[in-house]
Amino acid sequence: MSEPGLACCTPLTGTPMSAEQAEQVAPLLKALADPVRLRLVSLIAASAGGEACVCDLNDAFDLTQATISHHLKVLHSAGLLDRDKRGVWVFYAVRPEAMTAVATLFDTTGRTTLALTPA
Amino acid sequence: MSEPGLACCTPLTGTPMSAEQAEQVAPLLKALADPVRLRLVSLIAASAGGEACVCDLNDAFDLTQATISHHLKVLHSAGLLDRDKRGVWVFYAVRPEAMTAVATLFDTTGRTTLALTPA
DNA sequence: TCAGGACATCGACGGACGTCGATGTCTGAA
DNA sequence: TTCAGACATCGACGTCCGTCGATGTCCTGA
Repeated sequence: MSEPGLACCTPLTGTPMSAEQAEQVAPLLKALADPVRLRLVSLIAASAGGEACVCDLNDAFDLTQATISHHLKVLHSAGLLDRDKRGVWVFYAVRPEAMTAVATLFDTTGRTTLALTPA
Repeated sequence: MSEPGLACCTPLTGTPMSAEQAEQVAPLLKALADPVRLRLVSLIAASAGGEACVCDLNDAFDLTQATISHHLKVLHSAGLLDRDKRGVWVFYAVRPEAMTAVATLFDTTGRTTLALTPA
């Protein structure tokens, strides 16, 4: 929840993943491994300007505001979303580096190593 | 555990994801969202011939054989691994379609839709 | 036919997770 | 200063998950 960001990710294929590396990557995938959070990320990414207001996100689900707030916190803590408070409203945006990092995991061609800094 | 395979996946970015689509994709990511399973997939993918014997996988972890067997079952049930019994030994192999399907999720350029059939 | 090894399954336990209602905190307007 | 709205946090509840020891199933060689 407050750990410093570490190097991530090399492709899953190719060379065997170290235990430490797996421990770093798993939380990223765990944050995405929920239908609601998957839709939240998708909704935010597809919104105008690549960001969305929490008030709009709340309306898109049949869930409590507390629950949506919780899911956004999980995504933000994992380093997948940026948070920007403007007056009364809070806007969340997808962090492109985060998406690229995860994409690199499943890339079968490239060998890039990326850095991801949560929160 | 025994559901028929359904269409998966369109990129997370671009158009908002439907609830049904999210419910189908989440189990895939949930299966990968564990350090041990991440290493298992990586180990198998990096093995000669793209497959590995359970006996060798057991030795790579400080975990019970029952636990490794459980994780392999989770990955197999999600459609990520193929299972092949040869005599006394069981070999698991990564399903390329599965990896491609997940990769497509985080692809920011392509618009491909792939099908993934579990078990 | 029998013994041993490879792997799966079962049942149980502790901890983590998703959801909720209630409450707290901050901001802008009256 | 006060109030209403937007969002976060808290505490609680039921469920799911990772791990284990014990046991079951299947195959092979003697």
